[in-house]
Amino acid sequence: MDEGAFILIIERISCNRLRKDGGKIMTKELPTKYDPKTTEENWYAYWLDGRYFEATGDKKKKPYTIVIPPPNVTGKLHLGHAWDTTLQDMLTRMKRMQGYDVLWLPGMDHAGIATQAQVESQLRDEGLSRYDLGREKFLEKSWEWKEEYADHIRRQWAKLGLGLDYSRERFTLDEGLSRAVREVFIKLYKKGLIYRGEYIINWDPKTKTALSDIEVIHKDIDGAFYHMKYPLKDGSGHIEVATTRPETMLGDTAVAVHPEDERYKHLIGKTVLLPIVNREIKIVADDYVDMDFGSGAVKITPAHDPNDFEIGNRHNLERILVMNEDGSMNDNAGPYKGMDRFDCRKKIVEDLQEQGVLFKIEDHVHSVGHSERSGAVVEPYLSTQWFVKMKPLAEQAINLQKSDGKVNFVPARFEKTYLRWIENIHDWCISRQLWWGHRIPAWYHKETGDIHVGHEAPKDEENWEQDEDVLDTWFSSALWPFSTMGWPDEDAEDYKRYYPTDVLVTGYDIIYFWVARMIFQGIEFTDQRPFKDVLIHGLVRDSEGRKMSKSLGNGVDPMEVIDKYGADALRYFLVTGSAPGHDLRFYWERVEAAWNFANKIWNASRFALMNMEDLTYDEINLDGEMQLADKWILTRLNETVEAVTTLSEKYEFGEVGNKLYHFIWDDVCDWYIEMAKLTLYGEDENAKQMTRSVLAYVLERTMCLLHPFMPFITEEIWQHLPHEGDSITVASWPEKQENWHEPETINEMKLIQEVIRSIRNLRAEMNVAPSKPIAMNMKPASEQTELILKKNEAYIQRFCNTSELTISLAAKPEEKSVTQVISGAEIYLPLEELINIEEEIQRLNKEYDRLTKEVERVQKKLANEGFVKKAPAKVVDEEREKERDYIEKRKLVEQRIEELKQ
RNA sequence: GACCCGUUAGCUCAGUUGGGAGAGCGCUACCUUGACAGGGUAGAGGUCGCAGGUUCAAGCCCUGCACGGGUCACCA
Repeated sequence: MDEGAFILIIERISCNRLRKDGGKIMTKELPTKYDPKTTEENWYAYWLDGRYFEATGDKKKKPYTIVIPPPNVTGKLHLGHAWDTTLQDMLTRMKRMQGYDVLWLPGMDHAGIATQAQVESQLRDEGLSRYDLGREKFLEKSWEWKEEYADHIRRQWAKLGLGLDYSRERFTLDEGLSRAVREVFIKLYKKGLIYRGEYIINWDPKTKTALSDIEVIHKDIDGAFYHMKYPLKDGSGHIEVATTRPETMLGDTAVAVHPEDERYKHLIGKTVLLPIVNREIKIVADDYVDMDFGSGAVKITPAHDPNDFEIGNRHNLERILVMNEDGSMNDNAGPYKGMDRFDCRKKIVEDLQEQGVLFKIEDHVHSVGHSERSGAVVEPYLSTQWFVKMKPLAEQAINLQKSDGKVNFVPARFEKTYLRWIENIHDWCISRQLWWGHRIPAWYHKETGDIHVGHEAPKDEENWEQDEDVLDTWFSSALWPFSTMGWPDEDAEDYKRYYPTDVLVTGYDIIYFWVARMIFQGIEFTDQRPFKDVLIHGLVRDSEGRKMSKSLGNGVDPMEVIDKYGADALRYFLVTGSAPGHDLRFYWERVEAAWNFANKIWNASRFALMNMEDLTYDEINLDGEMQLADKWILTRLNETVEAVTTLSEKYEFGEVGNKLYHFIWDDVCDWYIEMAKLTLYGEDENAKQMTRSVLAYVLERTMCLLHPFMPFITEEIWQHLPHEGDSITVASWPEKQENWHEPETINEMKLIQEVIRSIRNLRAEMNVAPSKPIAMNMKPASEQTELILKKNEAYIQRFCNTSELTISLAAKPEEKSVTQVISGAEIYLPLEELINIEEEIQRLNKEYDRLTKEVERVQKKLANEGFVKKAPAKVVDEEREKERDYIEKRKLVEQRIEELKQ
C-alpha cells in the first residue's frame, strides 16, 4: 500500500501519547459545548497507533469479515460513500466489541475509463494526447494520479472515523490482484467461457472503447422516423422502409419482410437499388419482422444494429461498416466520408429528400443509448472483442439461490431484482480499448494468427503480439472478495480464515455491475458465495429529492459537513435517516439535530463527571440499596441493550437509533439525571455513592452501545469516565444483566411519572408557575400504591415543587381544590385563590366525557364475543384492566363533581 | 409492456412477528431550575392515497384503482 498519507496520520500520534495512560482520567472538567474538531483527529491517530483495527488472526476468536466496496481511485468520496462505509464501520465496530476477530479490508478500484479520461483531460490541458506520450509513459502518469487520489481518499476515510485494517489495503491493479485477474481469464478461456469474436457491441465514439450493456444508459430522445422508398432494380416500383438513423442506410445490405406477408411475398428474392451508393441489395424473408409495425419492411444494416446483425447471419449478408471509431463516416460512406455521424444524418436527409427517396419525416420519441461515463451517444458497432459466455455462470448463480448457501439480500426484495437480471443476462463484453487496466493476457501470432492465452507471452515472444486492450474494470472488481485475500493461492492465510466474507454493503444502483458479478465469479472460482449477506442501501439525494450531481451543482461534500458538525453527527444522520433500502434526502437541519443529540450526550456526561468525584472503575458497585430511579434506569438499560443488539443483527439501524435516542435523551437525561440530582445534591453519602456508580455504569455502557454510531464522542467521553481498557473500540459490548433487571420498576416509575406529568399539566392549565410551591394532597387507591408513592415522595416533592405533601388513604380534598384523577390515585391541589368552582366543574365534566368515551370504546371491544373468544388472553386481560381503570377514574371524577355541586 | 418502491402531523420521514399513531424540523404558551437556551415544561396538529376483502382486530396481510418515483425490456 501507499504509505504517504497514512504516515501523516501516524505522525500525529506522538503528540497524543499523553493519552496513553492506561485509561485514567486526565481532566475532569469538560467544556460546556462539544467541539468535534479538537477531538476527532486525535482519536483516529490513537486508534491507528493502538492497531485496534487490524485483524489479529486470533484463533480463539471467530472471524468477521467485510471488504469495502473499493471507491474509484480517481475521485473524492461523496455522501454515498460516507453512508456506505459508515454502515460497514458500525457493523465491524460492534462485532469487534463483541469479541470477533474483525477484518475490514480497505482498498480502491482503478476505474479504467474514468481515470483514463481524467488523465487524458489533464494531458489535453498541456496540449498533449495519450498517443504523444505512448503507452508506457501514459501509465506512469496514471500511477502518479492514482497515488495522489489514494492519499486523498485515505484522509477522507480517517475523517469519517472508519476502522479499516490498512495493513491489508489492496488496489485492483496490484500485482496480486492482477494475477487473480489473469488466472480467471485463462481458466474461463480454457473452459470456453471466454471467447473472442466479431459482434455488434456498444461503442462509445468519444472515449473510443467498447462498453458492456449495463454501461449504456437509455434516454428517451425526441427524434424522427424517416420513411424512405427504395426502388426495385427491375423498375417495377419500390419498397417502403423506415428508420430512426438514416445515415446507417449507407451500410444497408438487404431489406427484410415477413415470409407470410401477403403484401411482399412476391418481392422476396428481388433486388433493390440502394440510393446514393447504388448498391444492389436483396429482399429477404425473415420471421423477425413485425408485419404490423411501420410498412412491414425493414432495412437491414448488419454492421450497425444487433438485430440486423442476427438477420445478416441468417441470410449470409455482407457487413458494411460506415463509420470510423470516432463516429465520423468512413470510406464506405462515399460522399459523406469524413463527416461526423450527426452532420451526415442532416445532410443525407436533405439529399434523400431531394431525390424523392425520403418522403416523410415523423416526430418520434425513441430511446437512445448513452455512455454512462462520457455521455456520448453509443453507436451499435461491429467490432472484434472479448466476451464472457454468461449462461453457464448465471445458471450456477441462480441455483445458488435455491440452496442453503444462498446470498441473503437485505431487504429481501432485492433478491428479485438480482435474479431478474441474472436470469435474462447476455454475454458480457469485457475488452476495453484503453490503456489503464489489466491488459488482456492474449497474444496473437504475427504470421499464423494463432491465439495464445496465458500468464506470460510465449517463449518466442518476438513472433507474437499481445492484445492491445484491457479488461473491463468490473472484471477485476468481481473478484474483490477473494482476490484481496490472496486467491488464487488457496493456502493463503487470509483466504482460508476470512473468506467468504460475512456481509457486503452497497447501494442498489450497483447490484448488476458488481454484486451479481461477484456472486457468479465467487461460485465459479471458490465454489461458494462470496458473502453471506448483502446489505443494500439507497442513494443520497438533495433536499428536493434530486440525485446529487456535478452538473446540477447540488452535491454536498461530506468533508464540509464534518467540518461544520463533526463526523459523529454526519454518521448518525446518515444511518438513521431512512428505512432499509430507501433513498435518503440530505438536510442540514437534520445533521444539526444529530449534532444537538451529540451535545446532549456530551452535557449529560459532563454532569456525571462533575459529580463523580474520583470514582474509579473498580469502585463501581451496584450491590447496595438502590432508589427506584436507579433500579429503573438499569432495567431500561437492559431493555435498550437487548433491543440495540437484536436490531443491529437485523441491520435495522434506523430503529436502533430511535431506541438509543429515546433512552439517552428521555430516560437518562430527562428523568434519571434529574432524579439523581436528589441524591447527588443531598446528604446521604451511601446513596450518593450508589448514584455515582449507577450513573458511571449506565453511561459507560451507553457509550459502548452508541460507539458504532458515534465513534469519536463516545471514545472521548468513555476515556473520561471510569472504564477498563485502553480504548472503547475494544471495550466489551453490553449484555443484559439479570441481576439488575427489575421489570416491575417500569410500572412504579410510570406511576411517579404520571403524578409528575399531571401536576405539570395542571400548573400549565391553571397558570401556576412551576417555580411557585404548592400544597399537594394525594389519595392512593390501594395500600400498595400508597407504599410506592410514600417511598418515592422525595421525587414528587421535588418535581411537583410542593410546599407540603400528604399521601394518605384517608385524604380528602379541601373545598376549593383542583382534582386530578390518575391510575392509582387522586390528587388534590388546594389552589383556593385561583379556583372558580363553576370552572372546575366544567373542567371535570370534560374529563368525565373523555373517560366515558374511553369506557365505551373498551366495553364495545369486550362486548364482541369474537374478541373475547379468539384474541390472546393477555390482550383481553389488558382490555379488562383498562375498563376497570377507566370506570374507576370516571367514578372518582363523578364523585368530585357532585361534591363541588353541593 | 413487465416488475419494484412510495402515498402516515405544515415539511421530511420512522413505524418487521396485525392488538389503542411516532420522531426531527416548524408552530403556540411559559421557563436564565446549580449538565445542556445547540436547553427545559406544557400544547396544537393525522378519516395512516381511494375502494373492496381476510381477521375478533388492519397503517401493517390480500385484491383492484389513482397518483408519484425507479429498474429492466422493446422501439425498423
